[in-house]
Amino acid sequence: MTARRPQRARDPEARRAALAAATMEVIAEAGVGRTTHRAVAARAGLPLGATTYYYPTLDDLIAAGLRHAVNTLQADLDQWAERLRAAPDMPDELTVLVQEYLTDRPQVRLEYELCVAAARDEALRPLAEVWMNGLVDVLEPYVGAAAGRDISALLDGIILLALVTETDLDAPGLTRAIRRLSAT
Amino acid sequence: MTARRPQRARDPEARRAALAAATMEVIAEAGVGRTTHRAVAARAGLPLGATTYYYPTLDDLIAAGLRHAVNTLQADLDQWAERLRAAPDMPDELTVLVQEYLTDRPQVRLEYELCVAAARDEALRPLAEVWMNGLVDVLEPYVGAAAGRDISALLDGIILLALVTETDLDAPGLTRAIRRLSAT
DNA sequence: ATCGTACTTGTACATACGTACAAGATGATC
DNA sequence: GATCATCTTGTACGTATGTACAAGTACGAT
Repeated sequence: MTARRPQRARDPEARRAALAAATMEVIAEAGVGRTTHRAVAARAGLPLGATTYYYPTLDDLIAAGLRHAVNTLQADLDQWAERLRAAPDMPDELTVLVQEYLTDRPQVRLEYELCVAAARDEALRPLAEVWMNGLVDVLEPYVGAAAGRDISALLDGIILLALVTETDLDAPGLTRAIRRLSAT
Repeated sequence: MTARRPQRARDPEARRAALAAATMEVIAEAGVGRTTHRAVAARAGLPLGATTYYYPTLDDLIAAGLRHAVNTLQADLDQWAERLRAAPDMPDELTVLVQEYLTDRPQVRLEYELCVAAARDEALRPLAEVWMNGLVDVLEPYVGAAAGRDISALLDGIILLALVTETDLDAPGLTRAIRRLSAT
């Protein structure tokens, strides 16, 4: 074969990461089912062959993308924890955090894309569980494990509703609901 | 062309419906993104050409499948309304209904598949809204519109959690959470 | 009985896909 | 500077896909 184009500087780890990040973006835009090697390669600005070199199969590539997404979400959650710690009132602050989270629609879609993928593919389940339990862990110090799970579920449902209907969030209503579920 | 196989009896409306139902099943199993004409045709026991005759494009076919799914869900919701009407205690009965709903995992996946698809494709949004508002309408007579929306969101979140973690539902906990959100 | 429209079916075709792989380039080690 | 494992890249190949369409068939209108 004739490799005409000059080769770029070598940086395997950066490539692995770039591919995972690009995969995450493609999943967010097109969905897991429409994620392809070629779309990821184009998004990452890398040749097709790079995808199969670092991730032998498409499933590997998608798993890497979802893992990358969970890491991103985990970082977000750490910020949530810190914001809540500093806030005078938990339900108020949590409502604001949800409002801000809803700003980035592709990111939000990714969350549910991950869940649906995990519901279908057992291998992805641990990944989705990390994400689903993350918020519960953040809330647990404030309201205990059971109420934490309830509030976490409420938020997932409210966020899904906002995602689908594209209506604005009813912030006071959400704050009130969080308060009700927080009762000890 | 030579149409060797004897043609079957004509029944256009039945075919349209069979294709929509088959599409719904394929979506539930494989996801919107992996739904193909050929998979649907095979599932329906019809030749490939039938799919494009009744639904010119793949998007049309998928939209028909999701519409069929919403109709099914709507029928379920009507049963929910009736069961709740006959029950002595709403939160108790609602918990039981959720437990029963979780029995059919593919059906549950379909719900979220619809939501994610609607989040991505504006044309599907009205369809998803019918579904998302459906439960709110059922609950509204009992607790009002605002609490109805909260409880509906809670259930969506709880169901998603059960779908992903595949753990059993904490029935008493769910009943308690519903009661808390029902406060007038 | 015939005719014409609506339906049925098999097949064709261009494209996109996952994956394999050969040929070159790089850079650490000696 | 020669060696060699590792990385890079373009291209190839078999398969699956969406869609088009021609040939054939049923059936109501006439």
